[in-house]
Amino acid sequence: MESILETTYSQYTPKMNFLEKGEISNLSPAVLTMIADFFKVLSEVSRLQIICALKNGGKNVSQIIEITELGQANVSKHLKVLSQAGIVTRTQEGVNVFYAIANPLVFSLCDLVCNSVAIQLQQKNQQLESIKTFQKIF
Amino acid sequence: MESILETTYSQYTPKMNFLEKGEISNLSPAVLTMIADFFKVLSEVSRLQIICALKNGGKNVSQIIEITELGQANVSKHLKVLSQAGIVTRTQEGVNVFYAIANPLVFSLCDLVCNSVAIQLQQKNQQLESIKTFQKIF
DNA sequence: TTAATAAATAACTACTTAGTTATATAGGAA
DNA sequence: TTCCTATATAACTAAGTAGTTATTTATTAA
Repeated sequence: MESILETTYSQYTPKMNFLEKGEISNLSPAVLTMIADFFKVLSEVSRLQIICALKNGGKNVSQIIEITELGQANVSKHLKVLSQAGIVTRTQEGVNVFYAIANPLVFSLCDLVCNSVAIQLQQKNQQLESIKTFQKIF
Repeated sequence: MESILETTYSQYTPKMNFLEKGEISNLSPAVLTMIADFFKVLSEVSRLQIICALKNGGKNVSQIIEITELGQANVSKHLKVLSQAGIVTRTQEGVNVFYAIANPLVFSLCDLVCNSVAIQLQQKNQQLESIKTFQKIF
C-alpha cells in the first residue's frame, strides 16, 4: 500500500514510505513543516492548560474558561487553533459549544516529554547535591 | 520514593506524583511551562532538519550546515537551543564541535506526530475523494 | 607569530503570535 | 420582536524569535 504522505507529496524525491518504516530522516520540507506546526500547537502553556481541562471528558467553553482562568476571547482563539490541528473536536449544542480531545495521542506525547523533563531535572538535582557535598567537605 | 518534580515544585498544591501515575491533569504551571518549552524547541522546521541530520550518528557543525543548507550562525543558534533543551549533546574535538542526539525520545515523538498528521491527511484525502465521486454522479 | 579555518556571539530586521478590548453573531427565553 | 447569554471575531499592542551580517573567539598549521 502506498503511503498517504507519499501520495500527497509525490513530487518530492526521493520517495519514502516513512509511515511503514518510521523514518524521520529524508522527510520532505512539507512534512517537516506539518510536524513542526503540530508541535507548535502544543508549545503554549495556555493550550496545554485547555488540554488538561479536557482530560476527563468534553467541556463547553464557559467551563474551560472557568477551569483555566483564561480570558474568553483568548480561550476561543486557542480552541480554534487546537481544533484546526485536529487535537480537539467541536460540537455545538444549542447556545453551548462543547470541545473534547479528538486524539488521546496528545496525552502520550505530554507524558513522554514530561518524563524526559523529569529525568533532566533529576540529573540537575544530583549535580546540585554533588556541589553541596563538595562544599561540606571544605 | 518522592517524585523529582514534586520535590522541586513542592510549593505547588495539590502535590502529585505524575511520574508514577502519568497524569497530565493538575500539573503545576511550572511543569506545564517546561513541557511547552520542550515542544517549542521541536516546533521549528530548521531544528527538525538538524535532528534529522543527526539521525544516523553525530556530526560536526560544518557537516550539519552542509546537510541542512542553513546559514552558519543560524545553525549555531539552533544547536545551542537544542543543546540547552537536552536534545543534543556537544563534544569539542580540537577545532571541531560534534553534536549528537542525546535522547532518541525525539524520534518517538516525531514518529507519533507524523502518524497523527498522516491519518488526518488520509481523512482529508477521503473527503476529497467523496467530493470527486459526488461530482462524477451529476 | 601569522594565517586559516571552525564555531560562537552580537546586533539588527522582519515576522509571528499571545493576550486584551471591543464588537459581532447566534441561539433560546420572555 | 426584544433581551440575555454563549461564543466568535476584529483590531491592536507587546513580546518573542528566526534569519542575516559582521565580528569574535579559539584551535591548528605553516
